[in-house]
Amino acid sequence: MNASMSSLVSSRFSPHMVAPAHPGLPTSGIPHPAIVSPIVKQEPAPPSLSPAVSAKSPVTVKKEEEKKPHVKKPLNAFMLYMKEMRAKVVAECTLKESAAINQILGRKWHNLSREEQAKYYELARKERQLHSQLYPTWSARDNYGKKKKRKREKQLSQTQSQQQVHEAEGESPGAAASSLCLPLSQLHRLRMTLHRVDTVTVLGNSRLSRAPASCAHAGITVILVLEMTSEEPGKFRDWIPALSHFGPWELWNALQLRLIGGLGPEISALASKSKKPCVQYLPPEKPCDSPASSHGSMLDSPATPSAALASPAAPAATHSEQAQPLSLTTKPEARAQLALHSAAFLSAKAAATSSGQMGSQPPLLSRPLPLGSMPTALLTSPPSFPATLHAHQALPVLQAQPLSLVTKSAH
DNA sequence: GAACCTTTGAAGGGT
DNA sequence: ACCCTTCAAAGGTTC
Repeated sequence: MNASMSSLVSSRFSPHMVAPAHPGLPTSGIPHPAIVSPIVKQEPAPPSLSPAVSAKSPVTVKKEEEKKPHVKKPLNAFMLYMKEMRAKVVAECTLKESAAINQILGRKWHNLSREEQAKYYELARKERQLHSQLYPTWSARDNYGKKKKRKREKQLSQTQSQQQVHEAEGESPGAAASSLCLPLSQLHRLRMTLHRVDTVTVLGNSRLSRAPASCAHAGITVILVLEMTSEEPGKFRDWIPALSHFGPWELWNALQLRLIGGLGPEISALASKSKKPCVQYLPPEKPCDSPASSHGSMLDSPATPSAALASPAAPAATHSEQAQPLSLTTKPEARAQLALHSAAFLSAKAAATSSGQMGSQPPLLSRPLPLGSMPTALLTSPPSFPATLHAHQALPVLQAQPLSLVTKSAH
């Protein structure tokens, strides 16, 4: 264990921590850092515990429970790794938002060799060991409900709609949706425009609005999932011209239109179904990552076009709910809408081109793609697609993730 | 000022 | 055994 890793453990024993929760525990004078949480308010311990503890009402007991020092979970290997590497990544990437940093750290973690990871697993094992010695009666369950409160209503409703989709699986209400990739720097303006158009539902926009402008400088892109019901076919076209307000080639360079499914509720659930949200802080190519390790990480650059089109997080996915290959409906009406989509887009692009707003040519995959020139990979099932899918079955859009095709925006 | 976002891993409960 | 949920850290952002 090197010096920095040793300090990882010792740094967790900060002097401001309160005394150990258990008087009988080793009193080295260095309380375990897991005792106090900045989130859970800590009341100073009462001057003296009442001898009539057993006579307390349930309410009082509950209050005293809340006053107990909050013993945190011991850090796992990845948390220890993050703790050590965060500052380094922040310095390298000039990013500060932890959500973005953590994505980078997640990739770096996967790029670590087994030996490198083993160091942190061992460190985490010692952490757990020490933790269990200090708090033998502690259970991870003790902290349940102490950190987070209820999920926000919006997320709850999304979960509910997800459940409804599960229940209604197999039905085809009929709607179309598309996804966009665009520089984060355009997000706020895009949102404003979409709100004006008032024909598009932006799914997961709370995440979108979090996107820091600094991400744009690193070529980081974001995917918007847009939903529109088939009851408004005329309005479906409106939001594409609306995007022409943006003008600069940077937007067109990054803009991608994607039909991700033809089933309305399924699309609605798409954004809420997966833990992987619509926003990708990282482009497929790591902007500020260390060189890929030599052990053949799955994070290596994709070799095939279809692989190159995969969501950036997909190769590294370790959870089944993480990014999945794009699903495209074969429903004729949806194709027609995509055609409308593309035509309007190309029209707007042509206008921008003629007005001299376009800059240098973008990479091939960053160009807007009309339907006729869609890469085959986008119109066919990727290799990892369920092989047992039949025509009568519901399209597997619930497992689909919008693609992030844009690699770098010119900044 | 709480909650969210984002990552992986550990733990606990439910089936 | 498997799946799901929660929580550990971090700090900018949102509500």
